[in-house]
Amino acid sequence: MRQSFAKSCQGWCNGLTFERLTMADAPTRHTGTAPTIRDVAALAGVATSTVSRALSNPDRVNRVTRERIEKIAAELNYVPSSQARGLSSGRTNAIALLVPDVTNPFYFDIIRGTQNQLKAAGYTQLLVDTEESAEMEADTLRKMQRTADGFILAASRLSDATLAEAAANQAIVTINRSSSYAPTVMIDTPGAVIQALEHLTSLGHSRICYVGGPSSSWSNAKRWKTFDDETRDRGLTTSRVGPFAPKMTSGAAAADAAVRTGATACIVFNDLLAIGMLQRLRERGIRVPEDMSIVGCDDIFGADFCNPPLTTMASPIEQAGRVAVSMLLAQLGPLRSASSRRLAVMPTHLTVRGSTGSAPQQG
Amino acid sequence: MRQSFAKSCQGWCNGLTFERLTMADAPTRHTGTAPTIRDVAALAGVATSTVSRALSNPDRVNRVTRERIEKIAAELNYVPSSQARGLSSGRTNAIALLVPDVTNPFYFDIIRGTQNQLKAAGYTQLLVDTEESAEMEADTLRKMQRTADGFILAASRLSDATLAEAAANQAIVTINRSSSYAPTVMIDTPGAVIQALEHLTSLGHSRICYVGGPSSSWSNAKRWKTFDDETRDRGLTTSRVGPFAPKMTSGAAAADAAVRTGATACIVFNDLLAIGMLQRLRERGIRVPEDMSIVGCDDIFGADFCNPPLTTMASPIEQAGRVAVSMLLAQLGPLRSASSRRLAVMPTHLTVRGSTGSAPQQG
DNA sequence: AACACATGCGCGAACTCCAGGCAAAGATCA
DNA sequence: TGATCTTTGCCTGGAGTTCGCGCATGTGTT
Repeated sequence: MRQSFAKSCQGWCNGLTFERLTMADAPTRHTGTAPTIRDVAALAGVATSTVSRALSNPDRVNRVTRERIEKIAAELNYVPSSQARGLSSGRTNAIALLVPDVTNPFYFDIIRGTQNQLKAAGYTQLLVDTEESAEMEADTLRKMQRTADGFILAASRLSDATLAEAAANQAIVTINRSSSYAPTVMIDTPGAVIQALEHLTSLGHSRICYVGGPSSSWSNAKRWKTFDDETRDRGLTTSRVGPFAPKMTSGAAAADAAVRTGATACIVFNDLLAIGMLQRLRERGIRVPEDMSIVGCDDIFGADFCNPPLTTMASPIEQAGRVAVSMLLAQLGPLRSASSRRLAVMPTHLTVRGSTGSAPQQG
Repeated sequence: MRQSFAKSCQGWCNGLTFERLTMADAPTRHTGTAPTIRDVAALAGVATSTVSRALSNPDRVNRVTRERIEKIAAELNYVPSSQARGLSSGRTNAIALLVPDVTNPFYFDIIRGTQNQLKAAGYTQLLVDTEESAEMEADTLRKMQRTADGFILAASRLSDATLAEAAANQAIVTINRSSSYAPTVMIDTPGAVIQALEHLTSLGHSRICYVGGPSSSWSNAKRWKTFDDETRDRGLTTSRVGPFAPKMTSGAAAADAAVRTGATACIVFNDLLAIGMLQRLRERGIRVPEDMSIVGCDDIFGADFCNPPLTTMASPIEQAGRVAVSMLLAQLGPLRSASSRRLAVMPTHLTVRGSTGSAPQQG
């Protein structure tokens, strides 16, 4: 073995000694922090490349050598720097999740879903709040193009053109934002709206109001369209109020506007807004569901314990996050998405709770 | 971009669509198009080092050259790879936030706070769920030692020894986990518990139960100790039940246990558990607050609109997250924490809502 | 038994991208 | 014209991966 050429040097890791070839002194700092691949290689008496392969491509290294290297690496607590690894491989093992508003519980569920799935796949999640701004979203996408291997855009505010451009340059999956440019996870809102309408009409409601969310929201447009299409043939009196910001505080304005339309039931853009409305209605002495029925959307945390509990179009949000991750990773995989899905539709169902009831008798 | 991408994109419909890559360069490394500093340098007719300086150290480069470089960089959409930058600087510009459970709304607020503050400082947030496991927490800390510049541990489950060791090697700030090894942001639970006790006794309650959270939780221990100390001198009949997992589903068991103690009021480890208890008590026909008063802790999302709205020890959780970030960044700064704060205590106040009321008259 | 060929293993160099030190070249001033 | 700046280029370091290649066996053939 070549170790006979080596001379023993002063160990710098917990009193261990190691062999070093008679070369110019490599500038290995012994700061006690973060051992590098070189440290491992020196201790194991092999080249750095061998260490690299032993750890990342084990079957291309002799078993004894590999085990020795693994042992030493473990002793040193060696962790390959993902920074340096990413340099040559071009990958970061991180994916970014862009949400319009970390404040919104809807996105919490998505965060949770992606987080779980990414961790399972050994990826790191980079969480970014784009503050409901398309510009900020595009900006983040640009700035992080090298930082993340891929992006999940939840409820993207991007224009079609911008999204197309972005998707051409990086791996992207959208959630609740249909697009022909990037794979998408859709939550089946149309189906849910239809269920909600059926529920309300079967309870005798004939004057129904759609309480709209932000105008830049794709899913809001979709929900309204379905609502509009489906009510046309049923002899219902419909109205629409909004747009309202998807926050609880907008609930007061939304409730007042909805009441003014004379409707006896509302289908509301999302649960946050709906819960805000419930509060306002109670303040005003309007009983739910006796005077007014409310249907929310998303089934967020809190929809089950608000007062009254909210009837809502429940969607498997967390699962949507997980599916988005799978689709993204498939895109990144070696098979290059030859057959990977472009669209996943998450099923939705109506969860009936206390906020909907029979239509009030006509005075 | 140069990609002729718009072709062969199926419209989306219900059902699944498949993508087929018809482009010549099958391995469309999305990053293959990402310009490097070399591209910019070549186009600008300067050396790469000049580009580097022009962008990160502008006053060391002639204005005309700099502007030319900036223009070209902008045209190319050039973004320096944080990977490579980190290599030489040793910094990643990323901070990891470790939370025991992303599911818990309490941490949502922390996530939100750190997210905002980090973004403002130009840092990326790496979110990790440690699943309430000390081992997993330590593991993450080790694995990410090179990935993040610093760590924020929310409600750390680490043992003192492990925490000490970790803090010796990396920049760490803890939230709600006192320690002499790392700077800490504390939420003033003792103060809150005292306020809650005063509130309850002033309402005539004399039999009060503490509903405990997980035994590994430092703040749970702290809350119980304060409760115990403070009730001793007041001639109150106290009891303790638990430990319970800090989840809504544990509320049922917690409620049943609390009722059995004969207490007329409960101080509950956190709001999640408290809200779960409210549900159970209603199921059992026990009225809140007429038969039983409930005080939660944290004032999470939902505490204001549950039924009845929850009286709770409100803490500025989001602000705690922000402060943690500031403390961490101070630690990372050039001054090396010589004078940076080791402890921040966030004030707390009792927010009285509908879940507390006068003690029931003795039968 | 000797030789040719095949295989496995590990080395070293080249590469990734950026920052920064040093030095050279050009510009300005005395 | 020499001295002092100012600008800019060259080169190296930093941590890891990848690839070509040589060395040392191992196998098969005559």
